[in-house]
Amino acid sequence: MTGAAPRLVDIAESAGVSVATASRALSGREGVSAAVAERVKQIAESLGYIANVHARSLAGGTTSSVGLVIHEVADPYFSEIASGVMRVAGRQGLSVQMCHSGRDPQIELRQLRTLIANRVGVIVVAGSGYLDQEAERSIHRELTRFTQAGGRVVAIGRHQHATDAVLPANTDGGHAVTRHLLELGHRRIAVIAGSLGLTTVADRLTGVHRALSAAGLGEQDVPVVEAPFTREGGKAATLELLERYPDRTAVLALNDDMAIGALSVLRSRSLRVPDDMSVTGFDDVPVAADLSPSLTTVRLPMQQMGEKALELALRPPAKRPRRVVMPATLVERGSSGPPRSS
Amino acid sequence: MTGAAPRLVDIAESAGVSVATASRALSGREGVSAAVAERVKQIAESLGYIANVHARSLAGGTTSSVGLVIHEVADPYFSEIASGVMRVAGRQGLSVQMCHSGRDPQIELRQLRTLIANRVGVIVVAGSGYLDQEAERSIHRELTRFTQAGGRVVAIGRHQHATDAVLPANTDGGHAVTRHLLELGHRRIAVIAGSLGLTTVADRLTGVHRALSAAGLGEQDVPVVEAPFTREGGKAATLELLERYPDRTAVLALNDDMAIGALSVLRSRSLRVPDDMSVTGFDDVPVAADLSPSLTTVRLPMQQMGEKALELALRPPAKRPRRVVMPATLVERGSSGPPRSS
DNA sequence: CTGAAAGCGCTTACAG
DNA sequence: CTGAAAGCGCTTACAG
Repeated sequence: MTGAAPRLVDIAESAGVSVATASRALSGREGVSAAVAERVKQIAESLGYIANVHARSLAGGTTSSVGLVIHEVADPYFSEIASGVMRVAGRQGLSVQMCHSGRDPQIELRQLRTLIANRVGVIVVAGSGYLDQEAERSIHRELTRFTQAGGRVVAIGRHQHATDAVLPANTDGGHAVTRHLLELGHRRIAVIAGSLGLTTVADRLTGVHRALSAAGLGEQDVPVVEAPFTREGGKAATLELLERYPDRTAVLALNDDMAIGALSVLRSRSLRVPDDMSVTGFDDVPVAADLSPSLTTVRLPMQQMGEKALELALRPPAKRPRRVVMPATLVERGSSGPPRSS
Repeated sequence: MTGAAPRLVDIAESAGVSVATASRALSGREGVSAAVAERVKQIAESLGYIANVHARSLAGGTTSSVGLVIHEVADPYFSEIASGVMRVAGRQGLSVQMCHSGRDPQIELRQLRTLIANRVGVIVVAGSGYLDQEAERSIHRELTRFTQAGGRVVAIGRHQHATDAVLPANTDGGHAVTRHLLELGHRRIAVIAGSLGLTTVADRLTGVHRALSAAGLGEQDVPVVEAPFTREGGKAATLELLERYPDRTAVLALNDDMAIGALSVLRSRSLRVPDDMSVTGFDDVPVAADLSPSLTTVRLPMQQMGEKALELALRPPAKRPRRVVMPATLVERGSSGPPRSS
């Protein structure tokens, strides 16, 4: 074996045609007799020819790959979104290049530059923007340049960069789940939240506060404990909450991961859910329904959000950024109930 | 704005040097005066220059991307692996191109060809091989060609293609969890399994049978209900099991997803776990510890498996395929206990 | 329908 | 240390 992958010129030679003809035949373009096209394809097949995408992209100015920036693929919120993106990409024959931002604007910027270097045609950025103005500016600049060079950008979640976006109804969701707890009779609620610097957190919290104030409660009535937006963060926040605000009857977690952490801590303290404490989540990750008690939460159609984002990106840009709002639906399950009558 | 991304020649021109010098300066190669290098870098920075990876790869014959084939990213087993791969890739400045095989050898083949077309330097294939010989052959052929052309392939899980591999101790794990149930006193066990055509399933089952026979039980004593290797599959299999084998005292699921499905069905039937029925899983996905009851399972270090796989791929190939076995550890939690004394 | 040639944006010997 | 030139493997006008 030679060890070298066959090139187009090898196929052309073997078929006794020019590379131009071979190229046309293989890409199914017009202007090649059926017989020749057939022969070329046959030969390519038998030689195991696979066109070099780099050469193709350089020569043709085309690209068949999309970049996907997520915070962390092991986080089910993002893996669901990624799955949706991959499904559409698979259908369209596109490759997806995935990278982690780790919720760090510096890293996000670096990853974006890598994607641009790789000449992806589309970039889907999932996960909230940062409230850090400075960091956002550099990201914005890079994305603008990319767009001006013909790239397409779609954000999932609110993003500083004005672009087409798929927006989960975070505020609505925060409102709905808060009202749910209020209607059950809870007044002594505590919120456990991821970093307040994330727009996702800020938006959900806005919904919470809106529902609170509609019920005559103020922000000061509902403490917000901040911690990492993860299961571990949920545990830490719940521990702190139990210590500092022992009178609470409901824990409103701003994502399911934190809620799962809360359930775990409550179980270890032998506090019954929902009898002693109600717990609610946000996102409705797949496992939420299978927890015990099953988790009352706000459903976001994550896979669809991923699909929709790439579909938007594949359409030609509109004059003004398109915004697709994805509904947030309250899902009442076993983890929430009336407060203990203390 | 022109709309076109600046090229190396633009930088060179702007800096008053040749493209050769500019290229050397930007890639930090030797043979450029510090002053010139500095100036070139400055200009590149200010113009927002990002080298075209396609051109670079074509010219230099290098590649900075790795391909990752997994069954489905929304499956936590694979998202954990993917996370490990991405972590190492991030450290090394490599891009990762991810694709789904959907546990379909035809699709896997197509995805491999796409990765090869994209001239990735490394391919990590996660997920078991298929027992389907025919399908494996084409995949094997493609990977061999890739390797001969200088590519590196590492499999996670047993794979027909003889290559460096990270091998979870599936058989050991199957053995350990079965012995655990036997030691608790269970004799009337049922297995719920993903497709028997997957090597992962076959290997885990081998461990189960080995432990069974060591305890004087035969394969015919332990029915195996086959269903999709998912939560839904776990539900379906458990429903069938309850109907066909009502005397069972333990459900041994061959992955956590199926176990979660089983727990869900048992709960809806008001069967208590582990009092009425023990349930065990396999993998130890993050949520397993947070279920209620928490899931007894076999831990596989999935993130590490992903990391290890890419690390292996980044080392030069050895004469003979390297095999790294990753230990499977029994994790005893709340979902298993002695059988009801009926 | 087919081919010769230019060119995509880089890198890397080869000279100087 | 620096530059002119060839070449990576394709595609796409441009001729014929």
